[in-house]
Amino acid sequence: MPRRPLTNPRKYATQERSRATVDTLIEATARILVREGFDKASTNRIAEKAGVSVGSLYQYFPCKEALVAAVIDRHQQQLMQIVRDALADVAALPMEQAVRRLVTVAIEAHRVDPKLHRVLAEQLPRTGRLENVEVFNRETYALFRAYLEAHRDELRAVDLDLAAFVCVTSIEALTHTAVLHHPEVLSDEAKDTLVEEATRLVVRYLS
Amino acid sequence: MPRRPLTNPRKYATQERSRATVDTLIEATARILVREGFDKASTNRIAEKAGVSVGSLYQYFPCKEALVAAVIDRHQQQLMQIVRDALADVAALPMEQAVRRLVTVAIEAHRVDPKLHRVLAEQLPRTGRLENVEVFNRETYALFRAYLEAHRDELRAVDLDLAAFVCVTSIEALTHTAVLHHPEVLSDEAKDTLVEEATRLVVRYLS
DNA sequence: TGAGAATACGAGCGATCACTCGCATTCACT
DNA sequence: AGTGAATGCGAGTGATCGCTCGTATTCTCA
Repeated sequence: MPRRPLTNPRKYATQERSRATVDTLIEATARILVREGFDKASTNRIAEKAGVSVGSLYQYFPCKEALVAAVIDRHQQQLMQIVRDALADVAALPMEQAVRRLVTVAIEAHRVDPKLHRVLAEQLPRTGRLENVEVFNRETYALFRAYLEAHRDELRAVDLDLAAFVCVTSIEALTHTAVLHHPEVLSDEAKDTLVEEATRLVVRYLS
Repeated sequence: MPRRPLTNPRKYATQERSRATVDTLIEATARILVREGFDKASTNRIAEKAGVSVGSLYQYFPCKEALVAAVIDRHQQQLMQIVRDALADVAALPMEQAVRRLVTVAIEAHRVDPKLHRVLAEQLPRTGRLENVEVFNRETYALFRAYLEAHRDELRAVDLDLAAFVCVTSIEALTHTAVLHHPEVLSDEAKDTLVEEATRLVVRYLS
């Protein structure tokens, strides 16, 4: 069993100068991933693009993977916060309104930085950080399950875990696929139609 | 615009000896992908595992990508044939029975060679063969759309393209995620439950 | 202001990998 | 048996990449 390389910073940046270096490196990594692709994201290239030497890079990141992991974490945290906020906003709404809102938010979330999202989605497996997404998914299941539990009176009898899995997976797949692979479905009124269809899918399933 | 390396064989194998070599190489590639992962699938390793020299490998495959592409194509053709057969079988069935059967087939299809399927699904982006999957998807949309068209009397008024997109994407995501990431959902009676839930999702959406 | 800590530098090491090329072996056909 | 084509071989080439290490610069604080 090969030990996964640590992704914690090798050294914590204390001076402002070095904190700036760290940010610059993460930002450069994200930009290269988006504009040149995963294969071009070599440590030398990242350092060059960041205007930092490779040596300095390795002062703060123990290995290349740690850099990409930092980009992933930053993006994931952004998305997860959107999901948390949305489910909090929606907690008191009746099912149809709640689901419609959640579908809309899911589309918006995929649009935060779609190019980065796409690169990360496509290249995540080779980073060995897939379990992070699993954690993210589990939290989403749990949050949505909690909503369902609070609205049991609007539901048919159903295994809540399974229902949450079915709903979250479907919404995620529909919005993800639409945004990343079928942008034509998202031209304003077409977007509204998609939202309505996804809402219908989930609401009629649950009731 | 970088020219994509050709993936056609550099030379067509005519003698039986060489056809066997080609098969052995493809098979070895698949086995290494499954058992050792994408990163270990170097041309030297593939040749070694196949008991063939690197030189011979390059007689028949112009580049490494062509080898992986051959594995992908073989797997895709298998799956696509299952989908075609299923939709033909189901053409005359009423909606609920048809959808239930299709969901079941989708699960079976993901189970043909789940480990290979997973590696390919995860590593496909880096092979630059993503459009192949797009072609596969488009055919699936079209086939399902044709079913819907033939059963319009069982449907509400709806944009058939959109409905096909919603149904196919949902079924694919549910079965894919269940098989690859939540195998616990697939223990016989749990599998039946999943099939029923997915069927309900799609049927109630369409009617 | 001086000393030590923190930060930054970048040439270069060692390893890996895709792929080539000159030569050896085996086949098809006469 | 003989010949040319087809097939097979594998050491070697050049390029890339992740990462180190000895050194130079800048910061902190007494």
